[in-house]
Amino acid sequence: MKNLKNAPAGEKTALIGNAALLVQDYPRVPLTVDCVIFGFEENKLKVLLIRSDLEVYKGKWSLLGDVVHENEDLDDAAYRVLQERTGMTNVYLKQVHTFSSPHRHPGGRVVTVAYASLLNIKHHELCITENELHWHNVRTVRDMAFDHREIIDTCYNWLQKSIQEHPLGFNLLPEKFSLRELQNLYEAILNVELDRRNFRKKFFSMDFLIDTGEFEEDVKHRPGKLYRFDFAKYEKSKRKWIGIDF
Amino acid sequence: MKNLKNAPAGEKTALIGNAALLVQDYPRVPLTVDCVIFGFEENKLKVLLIRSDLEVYKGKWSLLGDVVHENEDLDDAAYRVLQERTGMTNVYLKQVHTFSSPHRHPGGRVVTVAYASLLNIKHHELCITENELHWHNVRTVRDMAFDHREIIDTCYNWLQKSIQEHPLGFNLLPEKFSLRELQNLYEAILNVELDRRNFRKKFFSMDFLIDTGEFEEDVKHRPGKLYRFDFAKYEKSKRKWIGIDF
DNA sequence: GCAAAAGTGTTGTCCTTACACCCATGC
DNA sequence: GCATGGGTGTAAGGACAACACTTTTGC
Repeated sequence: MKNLKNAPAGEKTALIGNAALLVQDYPRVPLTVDCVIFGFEENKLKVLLIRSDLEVYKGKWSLLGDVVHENEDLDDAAYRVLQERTGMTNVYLKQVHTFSSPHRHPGGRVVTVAYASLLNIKHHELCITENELHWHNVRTVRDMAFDHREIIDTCYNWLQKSIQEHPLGFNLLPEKFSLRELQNLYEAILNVELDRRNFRKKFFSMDFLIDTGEFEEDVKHRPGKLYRFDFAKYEKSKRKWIGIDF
Repeated sequence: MKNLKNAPAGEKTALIGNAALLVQDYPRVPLTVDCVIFGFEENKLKVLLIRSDLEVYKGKWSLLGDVVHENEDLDDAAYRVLQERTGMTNVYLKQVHTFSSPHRHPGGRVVTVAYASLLNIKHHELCITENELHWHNVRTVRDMAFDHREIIDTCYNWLQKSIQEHPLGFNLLPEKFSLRELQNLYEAILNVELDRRNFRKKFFSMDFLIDTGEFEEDVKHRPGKLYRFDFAKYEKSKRKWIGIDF
């Protein structure tokens, strides 16, 4: 990066000795991370939001985010936000997109890096005292601060795509789950209805589900078997996809 | 974003009136964009690089990048770099990933947003006087400055995936191309060999290729037909993919 | 015994793969 | 006329979509 201003055309060997001096003159921008934390409950895909603490966004909902500290890696910053807000570590987290519209923040230029995170709602005790931290329906939540609706949409699109290519869904479910729960998850995220028999066939043929021998409890119908996902086996068997399709 | 420090637990309605004051106190980081400019020539996928102008990276190759200006959108910054470097506008450009390792730049913390760009080498006259601007073989180029090898790898992975799902390849070819050229492109990017007959069948069945009625010239064998890609038809017929596969 | 969801198999269609021969051109 | 790559068709196998009935449990 950074050759243009300091190396006019034709000047071939004007090497810059002191990189620190160079960087010192770079323009600087405030940088934040925002976490789009997805959860799944009552057969709905949810996203974790708080009330904005800005007067201009009074009453609006906001993603969980924070400034990036000095010399802090973005991934670390996102994990920190998650940890501070949910107390959870070992959570699935992925950088999705960086948003930089100059007027996206009312306080002036702020660039934000959006992370998507998937967690199992049941593992997470909300401390509701803080800024009305709540789960919201992903597709219907409105009244969002900043460009956070756009950020959620981008991350939701990312999720829809990724869940079809990678076994991400299991991060949203309890460790042991029934096939019905799994199918409900896919239907909620993809916003489609799937054939139960074909769905089962598909997952069984992948051969990554471990039969726990246990069954659902407290259901008022025939209980379904509970499975775990065999992450280890999946990791070993990853294959590279070749298939042109558009 | 940004609620943590200013809204201790339990304090519910401490709304911040002056957003600008808030942002003023945010830590700031130098922000750059780096463009991974892919081209295709001699049946090889190429990437456009210059010599680094930093003493510590003397002789190493570097991506084309620049600092992001005040109040400049990242996409705009990337287009600006492309325009300044190649003189080309209307080029395919896509944000891929943001790199933030604290020590990725020898001059101190610099966060960079990587963009992938695809362009037709034939449309582009290199001004070789500037920092030895050159096309390099994507898979074999070494001796890269900064973390630029990692950035290229990330963008190359992105390209391999995207070209199978979207008609990006045509941005790397002349407007009129033969099916052989198209297949060579796919083989070069995906690093596989494809069956010629099945490849043709696949593309013809998509029905996005327009027969120009013209033929290759200056080839020393039977000339192939030249086609154009029907972008308009493709845009109209975009379909949403549902298919779980991992 | 009834409601509600679990569990299971088959068939047709389409897509993908593998594969071999003739054709047009330059030299 | 020969070398080079262009152009085409078919058959087999695998994946996906559509579809109905029996089983188990709670009440």
